[in-house]
Amino acid sequence: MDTDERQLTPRGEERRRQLIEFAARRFAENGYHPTSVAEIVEGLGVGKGVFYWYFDSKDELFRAILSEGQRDLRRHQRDAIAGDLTPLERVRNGVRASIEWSLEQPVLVRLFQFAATDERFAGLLRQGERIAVRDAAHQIQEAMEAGEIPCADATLLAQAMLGVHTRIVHLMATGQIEATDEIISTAVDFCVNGIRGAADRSFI
Amino acid sequence: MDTDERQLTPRGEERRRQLIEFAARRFAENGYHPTSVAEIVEGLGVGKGVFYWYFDSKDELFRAILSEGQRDLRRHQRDAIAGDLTPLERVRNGVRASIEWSLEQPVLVRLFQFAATDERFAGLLRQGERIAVRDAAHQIQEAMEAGEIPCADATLLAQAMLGVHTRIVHLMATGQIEATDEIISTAVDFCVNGIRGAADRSFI
DNA sequence: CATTCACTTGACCGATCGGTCAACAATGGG
DNA sequence: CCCATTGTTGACCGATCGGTCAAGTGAATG
Repeated sequence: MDTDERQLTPRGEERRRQLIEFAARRFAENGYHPTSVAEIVEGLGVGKGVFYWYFDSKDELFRAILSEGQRDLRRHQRDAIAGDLTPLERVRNGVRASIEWSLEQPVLVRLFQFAATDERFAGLLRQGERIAVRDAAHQIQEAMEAGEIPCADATLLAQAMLGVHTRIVHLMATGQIEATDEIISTAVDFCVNGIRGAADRSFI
Repeated sequence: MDTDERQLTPRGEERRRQLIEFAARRFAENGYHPTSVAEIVEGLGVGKGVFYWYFDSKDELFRAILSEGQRDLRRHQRDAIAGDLTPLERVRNGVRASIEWSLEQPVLVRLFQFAATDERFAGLLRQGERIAVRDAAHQIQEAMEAGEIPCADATLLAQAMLGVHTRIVHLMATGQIEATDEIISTAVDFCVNGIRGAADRSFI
């Protein structure tokens, strides 16, 4: 029987959460491959069978962690650009919210970064990225149509912003730069200026 | 005896190169941890002892790959900003050269990305990054002093540019966007506009 | 030809890996 | 109280891991 079709009681749901949270932390600290299933179940003080009651494999557990993390990030991004804002304000808020969420979720950020380097998980990661990028590109496109910024390849600019976001968050999470509001603002400004000053390369 | 103090004959040098190149390719394709030493030596058709004649451990081999890769990238960056150029031209050329080198070295790019996620190698990777960032920041600083761009945190802007570079290269290497000259130009423009339009947040 | 040292072989080692399973405990509805 | 279902145990499995080493081979030097 597939573990993801199993009917879980509240007790079961809690155990599943424990496994996901403990494993995510160990994966982030030690790496995915070097962290064994034995280590995870010992850390929770349970038998090995518990693990395979809730997950078909170690890979599937990691995919579950990824999916839930992406869903949470996505929710925060959505909330950040809600309300009555100009397109450019939406872009600014979206970038800032993503950075702030990432600073609160260093474990997931680290796992996202690893997932990008492993073929087993890269596809799943890309799915989530594509949605976020498409949305950001949509806001940029609207800013262009509103005349706030010159026309250019909106998707590419969104990807560039994601690059800035990823780098800044990585530096803050590893303690290489401080996570002050001023530095976040400078990073956000870099992004906004990057798209605002973009030369017209579109064919519109 | 430490393997890195060993005196190698030309034959030995060649074998070392074979090991580094084959292993780098396998690490990039399959991942570092999932690729075994046995797989590497079998791929080269040699006995296992050969591996441990040239390297103390699998980890040390990976570190050697990283070091040599970073040295090569560094050389290209240096060449790109040589000559009689304005600071802003230097920045532009440096970013472009880094992107182009990365497109020619997809294997190393992939390994750099993985190294950033593993504590065993993150330190070594950071060393090389710091040098590159320091140099880029130096060019940006000069552009500020020459009045080409407003004053701001030069190091942070250099890091933001590195973020754009990393993301764009990753997308091109994974086939998510085309590696056309026009797209590279848009990315470089994003970087230049990002630092050019930056608000004055310095204390100077 | 003899010596030397760089290089190579591959069987072997203990440890650990992801995953299985038969037996057993807890829970809750009837 | 019974019983079905959910949840748990931990010994066990074959495979594979990184790493070792005594025994060799190759080629250059004298």
